[in-house]
Amino acid sequence: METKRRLFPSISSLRALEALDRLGSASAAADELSLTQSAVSRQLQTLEAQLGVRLIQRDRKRLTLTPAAQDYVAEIRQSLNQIAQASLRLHVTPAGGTLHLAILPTFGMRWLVPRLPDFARLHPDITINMSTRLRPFNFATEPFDAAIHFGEPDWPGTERLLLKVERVVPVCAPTLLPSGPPGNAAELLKLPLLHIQTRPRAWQDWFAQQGVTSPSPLPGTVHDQFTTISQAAVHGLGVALLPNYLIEQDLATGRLVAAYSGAVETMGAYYLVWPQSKSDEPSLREFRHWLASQAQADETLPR
Amino acid sequence: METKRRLFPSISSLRALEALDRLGSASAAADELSLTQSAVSRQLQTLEAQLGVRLIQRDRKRLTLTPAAQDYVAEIRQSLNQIAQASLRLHVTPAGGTLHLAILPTFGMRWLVPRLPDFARLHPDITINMSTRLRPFNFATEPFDAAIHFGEPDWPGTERLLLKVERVVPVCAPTLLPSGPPGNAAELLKLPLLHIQTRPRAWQDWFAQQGVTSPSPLPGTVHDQFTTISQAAVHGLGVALLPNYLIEQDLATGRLVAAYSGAVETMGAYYLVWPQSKSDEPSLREFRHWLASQAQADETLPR
DNA sequence: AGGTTTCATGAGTAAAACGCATGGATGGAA
DNA sequence: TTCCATCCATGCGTTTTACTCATGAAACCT
Repeated sequence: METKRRLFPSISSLRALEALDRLGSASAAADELSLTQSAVSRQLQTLEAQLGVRLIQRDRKRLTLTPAAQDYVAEIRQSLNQIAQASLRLHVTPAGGTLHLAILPTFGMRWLVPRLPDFARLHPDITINMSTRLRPFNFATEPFDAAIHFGEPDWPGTERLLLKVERVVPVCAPTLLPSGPPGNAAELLKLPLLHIQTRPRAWQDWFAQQGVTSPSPLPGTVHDQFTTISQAAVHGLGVALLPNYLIEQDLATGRLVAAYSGAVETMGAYYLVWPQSKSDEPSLREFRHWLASQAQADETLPR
Repeated sequence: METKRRLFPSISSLRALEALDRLGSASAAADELSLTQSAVSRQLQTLEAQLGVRLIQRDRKRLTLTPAAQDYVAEIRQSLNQIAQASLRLHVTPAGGTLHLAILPTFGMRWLVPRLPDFARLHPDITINMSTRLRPFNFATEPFDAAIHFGEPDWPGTERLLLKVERVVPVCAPTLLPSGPPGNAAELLKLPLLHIQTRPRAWQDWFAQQGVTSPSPLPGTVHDQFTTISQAAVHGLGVALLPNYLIEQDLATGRLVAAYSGAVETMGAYYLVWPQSKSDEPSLREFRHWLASQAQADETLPR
């Protein structure tokens, strides 16, 4: 049992090591932990003595972790975070602590999820649970507090917040247009087109907006995911009509080029939608404010 | 900062709660931790006071965890194991090795994980990494040394070790059967039944085995998790057909009672499965021997 | 009824956590 | 080179925490 206790250092000593790893000095760690430098120094020594391993390299005025200690503290950090989160969750009140959010897979993964750590940092007491929903649903029968959705659905009893306008761009691999984009949109009808199942009329609407009469049905292949389509385009299998936020990188690297030099067309927008009955719930209000700031940051930064 | 410290209970108190959850009594927990019952009792109270939440239900001579505490201790157990493993690894010699194990979530958490500290104690040089896999996979393409699986899959090139036979028991809250279990299984048809999505025919198969003709579809509610169902049963929402290893504690504490006094039916078994090509690896061999002893201990101790 | 087991709690002791003060070493600016 | 600021280790003292022993009440079983 004495060996067993050796495996469980105190929370205080583990937190001291974790903070030292992040902040680089015992004094800074002490500040963060609201302790004195002396207490931190002692905890580090206590930890070394208990584990029987040298964890700290003492170099002049500096303390650094040994390589073994760096590996160790990476594990410990996870454990400490898990303990803190579990302890926090004990206090969750059903009214305010958890938001159940319905999301669209592509926009959710590409736009929302990369931004969520920022929300978690600002609001550590609010948990966001996400489930995929591809169509509008009845908020009265589905257990969701809000939804991210495309377009302006006729969704009674709800309010909404514009998140991002979607602009679609016809793009293809450079090899498919060796002479550059055609001056006439109708030229694209001579190339294979890539269609997405969920928006069967997207290309026809686009041609109509360019003043081009298109045959029906349009030639080309159909796929069920934007990611499939963008990869097919990159590999020269056709021209794709894709939302700008999905292709920024490929355009920047030249793997894709604009297939038409006319104006980029707006095809719709993404909204946060929520039932009016939940408008005043504190966590939903916080989430909306945060999302509004994210949406605003998107519009003001140069793209 | 005072609130911050509230998120980090002491290791001692967390270990006391974890042991109580597994062993069912403060005295047994004290034995395992080489402490007195008095110390365990105090740590549990200290933990409740620090977190500001009731964690223990004190019923006559018995201590049981509240539902919230059960969720909590599941997280804490992972953290404690991670800390112990990380601490062990500081002393590890490369010769010991690491085992990558694919597990089923419920059986892994309820049967295996609580036993792993024993393995860690006996083999401090062997690390067990666990990942969840719900279906058989190809050992040649997935980075696993072994897997725990349910049933007897036709899994070519592998050997296996029987770990535990799964017996299901119809159980419910005592209030649902004030006169005790019925003599005739068909009487259960008058009560609401709790079904699990993944085994839609479980109840029908069970009634057939009792020689009872059951209507189709059977009445009751459907849930997607065993834990949801066992809690619904505890709260008197119906009769559940649950694997014995999931309900031992609830049966021992009287929160659930057997809803039928006939023979317990076997519904399948859990196995350790591993590729023949890895049969002679020392760490896997040690793990198998240890698992075999655990499985044997399960079969010989009265339950 | 008697014996055993279980948990909570009073009281006391030992160990751990922490702060204050101090000293030595280091680093930077004048 | 001197002076000042910063950093860490350590002596010492205080407070807090962890733990044991003993006890009593309740329960459980024979």
